Amino acid sequence: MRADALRNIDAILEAGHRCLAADPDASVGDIAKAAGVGRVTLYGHFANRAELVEAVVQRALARFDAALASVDFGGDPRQALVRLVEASWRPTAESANLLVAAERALPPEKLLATHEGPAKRVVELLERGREAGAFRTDLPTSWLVAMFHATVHAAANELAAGNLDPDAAAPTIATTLLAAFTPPTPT
Amino acid sequence: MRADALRNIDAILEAGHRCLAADPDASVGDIAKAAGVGRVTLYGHFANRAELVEAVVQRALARFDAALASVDFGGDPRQALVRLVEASWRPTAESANLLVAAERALPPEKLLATHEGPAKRVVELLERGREAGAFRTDLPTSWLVAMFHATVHAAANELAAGNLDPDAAAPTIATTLLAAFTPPTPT
DNA sequence: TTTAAGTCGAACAGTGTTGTTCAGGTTTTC
DNA sequence: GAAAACCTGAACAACACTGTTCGACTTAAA
Repeated sequence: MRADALRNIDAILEAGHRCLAADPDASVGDIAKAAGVGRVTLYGHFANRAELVEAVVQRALARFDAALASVDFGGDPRQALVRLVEASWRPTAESANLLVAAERALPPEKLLATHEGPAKRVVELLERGREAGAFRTDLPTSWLVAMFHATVHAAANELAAGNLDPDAAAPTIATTLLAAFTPPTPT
Repeated sequence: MRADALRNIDAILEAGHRCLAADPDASVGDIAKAAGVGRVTLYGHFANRAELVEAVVQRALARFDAALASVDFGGDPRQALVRLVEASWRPTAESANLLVAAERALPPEKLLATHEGPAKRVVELLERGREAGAFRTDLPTSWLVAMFHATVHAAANELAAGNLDPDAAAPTIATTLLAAFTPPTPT
């Protein structure tokens, strides 16, 4: 592999992230142009549009997972959840459309596979919190996980719509989730 | 207008709802075929794909709003919220993709306009609950509204993924939202 | 039963996308 | 400096979709 080629692949992935995040239907031509590269060159490195999307998503997910790896999820589960939110909301918001692109271009199996990394951390934290009595157990863990994602994405939407201040995002999400996850007090 | 034409328009709208709910990218040809009608006939009644989508969405929204009109939103705001959830979750789940189709085909202004009807009921209920001390006021109403929609949609996804029992949907959503909306107890 | 309204499929042009091929030019790399 | 790797734009076929036109046919309505 020539150094030239590696540089181009990197530029393509970078441009792919930008373009797909802006428009999940971005064409291969758009991405190539944004990368400052001919369309033919792009096809020389990625056989399909699908392969390209998959590579972009995997790269983004790997980076996200690396960022999460440096977060301390120990101690009080509720405070750990706050830290998880603080580390998650911005990358999620920035790559929301990328996920949409992946949903449309990738077969469900591959889609699930790429997600598993970061999703596992959420599951582990929630299960630990349930066992410690910090989070409710009257609803399935899968539902709490779904609510985590839904809430972060809702914040991303409100942010984009101008209804939510960037500074308020993390506290708002965390406050809401903690309230939703708190075990019900027996009446 | 001939009775024939009216019948066809109805069939087209019905088929449009079905097709778009199954696939937000359903083509005009697909919809015409599902309606048992030629493509030309469809274009005789709707100038654009956009006009067709808009008509389908408006019809769905009108029906939804009519369904909500027969629900009692008085009394305890918390119980009213439960009734709102019970009346909302199924139509929302069934037409989730329709909304996606609308987002892609309609200009933002028209999209917002169609939504206003049902959305207003949610806002009114939440504001009443806030004033009555039943719902939290430390987060903006717009955020609570966003959480309402996000939670219902999350349930729709979990339902489609087989992670949630249909019978459990309404209680799960209501329990989660009530917990999230409860005013924080001062520590 | 006549007439106007409506329908039908086939066919057409236009557009945008994907993925491929070609012939010639530029960079690495050794 | 020579060879291999790489890049390039232009052009091409294939496909799917939109929106329109045509001429012939069927149906509702008075």
